[in-house]
Amino acid sequence: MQVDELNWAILLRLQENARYSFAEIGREVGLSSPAVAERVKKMEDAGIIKGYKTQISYHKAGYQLKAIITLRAFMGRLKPFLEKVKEFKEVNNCYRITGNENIIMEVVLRDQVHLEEFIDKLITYGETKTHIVLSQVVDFAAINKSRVK
Amino acid sequence: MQVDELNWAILLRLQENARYSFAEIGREVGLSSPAVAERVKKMEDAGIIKGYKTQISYHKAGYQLKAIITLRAFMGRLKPFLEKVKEFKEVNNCYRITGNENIIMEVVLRDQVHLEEFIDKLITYGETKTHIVLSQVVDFAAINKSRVK
DNA sequence: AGATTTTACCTTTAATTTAAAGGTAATTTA
DNA sequence: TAAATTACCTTTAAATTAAAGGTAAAATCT
Repeated sequence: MQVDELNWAILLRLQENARYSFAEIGREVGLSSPAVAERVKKMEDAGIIKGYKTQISYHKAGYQLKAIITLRAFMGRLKPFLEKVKEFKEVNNCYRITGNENIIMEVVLRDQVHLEEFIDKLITYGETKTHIVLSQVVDFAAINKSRVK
Repeated sequence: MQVDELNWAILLRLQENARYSFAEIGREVGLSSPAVAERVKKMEDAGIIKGYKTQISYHKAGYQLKAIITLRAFMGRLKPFLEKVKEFKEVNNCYRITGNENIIMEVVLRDQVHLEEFIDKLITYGETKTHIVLSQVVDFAAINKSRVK
C-alpha cells in the first residue's frame, strides 16, 4: 500500500494528536469525514498505523527516574531474556541491536531503589550498562513535521 | 495531582488505544462519560497526559531502517546540537544521558544511503556510534499492564 | 463543632461526530 | 470496450461529546 500526500497529511495530524476527529482532519486536508475514516482504516489494515498511544509523564505520575540500559547477554541467555522482558512493566521500549551490546531498553522507575531492584533482575541475563536520562531533548512529535515528502 | 486507581484504569485504556471514547472507557471503569472526560482533562492539565500519538510503522511506509545512535559531543558542540536536533526529521526520540556519551537517539531512515547522509550531518557535533535495530522486542504498549499499582 | 467550599460525580440535552448505506465519476483491469 | 474497482461524495441514524445544572460527600475554614 502506498502512502500518498493526502495520507501523509492525515498521519501528520494523527501524529500530532491521535484523538483528533475524522471530521476535523477532513476539514484540514479537504476531505469528508467518511473519506478520512476510510483512509485511516486502510492504513490500519495495512499495518502502517500500528496503534494510538497516550503519552504519559511518568515523572509527574510519580515515576521520577528514566534510564537507558544496555544488555550484553551471557551465552544462551538472550532468548530467555527476550521472553522475560515482555513481563517487565518498567520497560517502556526495548530493541535488539547490532554492536557490542545485544539489547537496548528505555525504562521508567520510581527511584534509585527501584532502579537497583530492576538491575538485579537483569544480572542473570547479562552484563548491563545504565545511563540515567537527564532530559528529553526531542519527543516523538517532532518527526513528520514535513515528512509529507 | 494524584493518580488514584480509577485514573490508572483510565490511563491503561488510553494507553492501549488513545482513540477509545470516553463513553467506552466509562463503561469499563464504571463512570459516566462526562466523569471520564473530566478526569482526563485534569490529567492533561496536570501534565500527566502529555499527548496522544499515533504509532506508525515506518517500515511499512517505506522507512526501512531504524537505528540507535549515540553521540559524544565535541567541546562546546553539545548546545548547538541540542538546538539543531529538533529540526532533524529522522530523529524519533532523543535523550541526554549520563555516561561516556552525552546523547542517545532513535532514528528512522529510508535506507543505508539515508543513514550515511544522516551520520554526515552529525559528525560536526561529535563522535557517533550507530547500532542498527534488528527488531523491536517490546513496544510502548506493554507497559502499564498492571501499573494500576 | 458547624458552616462553607470544593470535589467528584450524576443527569439531561444540544451539538458534533461516527458509522452505515447507497450513489457517482474516474481509473484500472480484463 | 466492458466490467470492476476505487475514491470519493451525500444522507441519515446511532453514538459520542460538551455544556449546564444539580447533589451528596469530603475537605477546609472559622
